[in-house]
Amino acid sequence: MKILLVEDEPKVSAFIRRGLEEEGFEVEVAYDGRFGRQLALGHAYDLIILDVILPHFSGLEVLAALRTQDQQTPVLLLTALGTTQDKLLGFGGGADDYLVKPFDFPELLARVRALLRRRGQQAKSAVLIFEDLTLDTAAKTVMRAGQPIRLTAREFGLLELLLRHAGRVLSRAELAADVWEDSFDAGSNVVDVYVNYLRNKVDKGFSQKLIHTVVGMGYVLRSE
Amino acid sequence: MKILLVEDEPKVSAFIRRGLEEEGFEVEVAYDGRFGRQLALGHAYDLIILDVILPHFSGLEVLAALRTQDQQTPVLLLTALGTTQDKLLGFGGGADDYLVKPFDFPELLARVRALLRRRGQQAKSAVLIFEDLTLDTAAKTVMRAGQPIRLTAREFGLLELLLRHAGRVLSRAELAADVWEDSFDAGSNVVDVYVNYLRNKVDKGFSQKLIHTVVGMGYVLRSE
DNA sequence: ATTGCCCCATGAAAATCCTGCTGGTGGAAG
DNA sequence: CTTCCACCAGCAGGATTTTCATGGGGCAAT
Repeated sequence: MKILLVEDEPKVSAFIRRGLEEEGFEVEVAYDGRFGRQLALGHAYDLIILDVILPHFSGLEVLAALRTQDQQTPVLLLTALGTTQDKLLGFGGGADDYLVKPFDFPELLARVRALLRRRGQQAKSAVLIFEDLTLDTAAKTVMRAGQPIRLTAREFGLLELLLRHAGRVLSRAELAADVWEDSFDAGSNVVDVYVNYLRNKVDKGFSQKLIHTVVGMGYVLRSE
Repeated sequence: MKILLVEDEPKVSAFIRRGLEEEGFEVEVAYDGRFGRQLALGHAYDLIILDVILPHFSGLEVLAALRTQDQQTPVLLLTALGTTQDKLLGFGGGADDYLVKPFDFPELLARVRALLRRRGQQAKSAVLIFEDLTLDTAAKTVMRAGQPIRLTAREFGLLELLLRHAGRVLSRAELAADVWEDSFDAGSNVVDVYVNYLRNKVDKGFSQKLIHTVVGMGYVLRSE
């Protein structure tokens, strides 16, 4: 993990740098806005820590430069105590987090970790969409025609599988194998029961049914 | 300032585009929901103007896709005269403003400006807001309906995470990973216990509960 | 020494899950 | 055209799993 630190006070920057390096991060330091901006734009950092008050360019200007280049690197701003809210308000660019000086190092570390983690998480959020039905696998939310639908864990698992294979007929055995993992009794009608639960929540009240039975074969998610 | 306009009627979109460009905004136009969604998710716009009625996906679905990805870009919805309020109200994720067609251009411009201004403010302050609950990440203060709430460090961390992902179901593992960092025992019920503490401090005494459990999945911060 | 926070463990409570059953439907066979 | 039969929808209540809520011990800061 590579972190860029832009901070002009040697004491502060040394303090932060040492702390972060002890935690296993790779840290580069810039001592003014101009150099900071150059590094920020020229390299791919995982996180940038910016002091607001700097020689040449302020941290806010560095941030602006970054964002106008469509760089989404997370930015943690260090604002001196007493920096007027106004100054920050006037600014469009958007940092990801703020920390007011003076601060404890553990506090900084926690935020750095949070930002790095958050960035990692966002990438894996996957939204499955079929017609007017949407399912977010990460957020565990389901919507039909913009209306939120509340599902239990089993129902969610079943719908997710149907969505992943929309248009394809899935046999009870296939559904059971995936949603019920191993604990599945072949003589059971659980699948039927849960398909019904789903129909009540997903299809009921809509003229356009999405869940269909294919007699003797299984179930499909399709329009028609 | 970059604005995305999703509107299928060529006359209307040309009209809005020209007007906004004369005011110095940079405007991109998508003519259907699918392309609109693609652009919205792929680029960092300062504002998105969405027509509700569109080919492929409705504006509401584009909005839903955006919000489930945790994108907080302000959204202005254009609704045709006669669209029932219900349809809009049922919407959890929330547009930031609505405008009923037909509308005057100065009206649109005023709202666009207001949204951009508001966002500037929100982004700067390290204050997370959901309904009548506010949390200041810098000052470490929490308020519900104007009343201050005292939280311990753990409780605060947990609530902050829930707020940052409001509307999204977070599993115990996700919560633990962020709040308890590494020292987390999978067989423990710490998360449950702390959610309980939070409920006592945040939800107790309010008819509108904000912390909800989704059995088998985790916890969410949401209204309803 | 006291206070407040953190976390474990437990039984109670709630929600979900699943079984077993009834009735219905549609297609095939007669 | 009628009868039969395999298959499916739908329900209800008990079994099972999951979550809530609470007491208390350990620990660190004051």
